[in-house]
Amino acid sequence: MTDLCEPTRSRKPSAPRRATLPQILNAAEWTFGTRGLKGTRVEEIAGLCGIPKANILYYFHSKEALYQATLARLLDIWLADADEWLSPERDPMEGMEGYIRAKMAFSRTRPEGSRLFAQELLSGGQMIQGFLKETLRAHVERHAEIFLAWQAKGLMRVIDPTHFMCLLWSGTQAYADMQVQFEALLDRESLLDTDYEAGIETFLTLIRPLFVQLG
Amino acid sequence: MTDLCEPTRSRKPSAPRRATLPQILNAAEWTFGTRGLKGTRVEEIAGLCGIPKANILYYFHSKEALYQATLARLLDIWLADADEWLSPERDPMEGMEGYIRAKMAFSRTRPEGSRLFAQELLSGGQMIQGFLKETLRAHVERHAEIFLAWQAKGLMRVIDPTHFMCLLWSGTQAYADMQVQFEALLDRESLLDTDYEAGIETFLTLIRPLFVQLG
DNA sequence: CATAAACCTGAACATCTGGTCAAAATTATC
DNA sequence: GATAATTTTGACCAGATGTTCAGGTTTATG
Repeated sequence: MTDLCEPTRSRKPSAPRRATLPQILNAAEWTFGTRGLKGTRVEEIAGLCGIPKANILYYFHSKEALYQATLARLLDIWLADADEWLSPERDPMEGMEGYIRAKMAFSRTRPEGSRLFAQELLSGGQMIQGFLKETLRAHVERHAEIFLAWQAKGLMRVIDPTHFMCLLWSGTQAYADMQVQFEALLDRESLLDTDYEAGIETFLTLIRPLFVQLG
Repeated sequence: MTDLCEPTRSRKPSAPRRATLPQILNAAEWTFGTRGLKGTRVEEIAGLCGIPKANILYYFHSKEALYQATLARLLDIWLADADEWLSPERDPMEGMEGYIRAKMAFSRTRPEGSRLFAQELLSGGQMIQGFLKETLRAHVERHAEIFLAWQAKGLMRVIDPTHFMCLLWSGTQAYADMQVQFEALLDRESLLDTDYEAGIETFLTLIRPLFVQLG
């Protein structure tokens, strides 16, 4: 997660490095996300950065290393939202809405990241086995416990917390991964803010009954 | 959709053709679904069929042509389930359950097909523009009208039919596309029948309140 | 069974692309 | 400002892989 990059770091990160590295990673996120690992040409990433291919291979020993670094940077950012909104103290329905909105915002503002992750899952997720089986698993289990606690207190109807969590995840993710499908179905050049809003509203309509006063 | 294949068909389909073609398409569905268009080597498909690479290029002029044919065959099968279960006559909740079960069964028994479609969407869906904007769009609109009719009759709570439809789609699709993620989260070597059943149950729990007697 | 169409396949080809390298240019540090 | 580390870059290489092709084999049809 830290430095998959070159120098032995006998100095602090130099100016050109600070400028070039993020640029490469951004371009890589876009390209890997829309073309996949195999479909991506290092030269295309280079082109997006306006630098020669060899320069990228200087910072990252291989295309695959760049892929992993791109993925790693993404996963780091990934989990914060959920922890902020889904906490035991917060009001359940308020937390759910916050989480869904945050996740949906991610799909809207950074769709390539979503797609990169999806690409990786589709092709078997070899590169993120560790993340899936440790970090993400712990993450989901933590939230599952929150749901179970809510259910025990009568604040939430009984529902399998893990599958429910996955349903939230996939439903929001879909607005990035299946963006073209939504555009076709809604007859849009590109999705509007109101479309994402309608998606959120649909979700909330479905979820609200889980949290109505039960007794 | 019909014949993207070779001969001028001055005879009826020959025996070797009837034997080889489906074999190729099956192998192609698996390979394209897990490796993507670029990631797939024609030779791997050939290997799965136990025939030489050149034989595949005899039936399909190019890798891309085979990709399109594979996709086309998939899309043909795709829409039948929905039409069977979501019809105006049928009891709403019964239809919903039937549809979800059918869609989930597809994700379980033919995950590579699901993944192939997802791959195509992720990379922009260039190959299936027509399908998305015409066939699928009409399909979804038809079902949206059924939902609206139910809502007008007071048989279903008000919810955006298109977004709701997409949510059903993506949630069931996820059990194929994000299979590795589910396996990691549920700590399974591979998903069990009970896992898919739990997924269905979670879905139904969420959907049922839409169809309770309203008045 | 003749014969034309369809099918099969090994070998060769052309291209694309990830990666290397050495030499030049730039930057950080004393 | 000297100098050592870092960065940049074009040219080149090697392997992978889609595609062609010619010649041989099998199959359908009369």
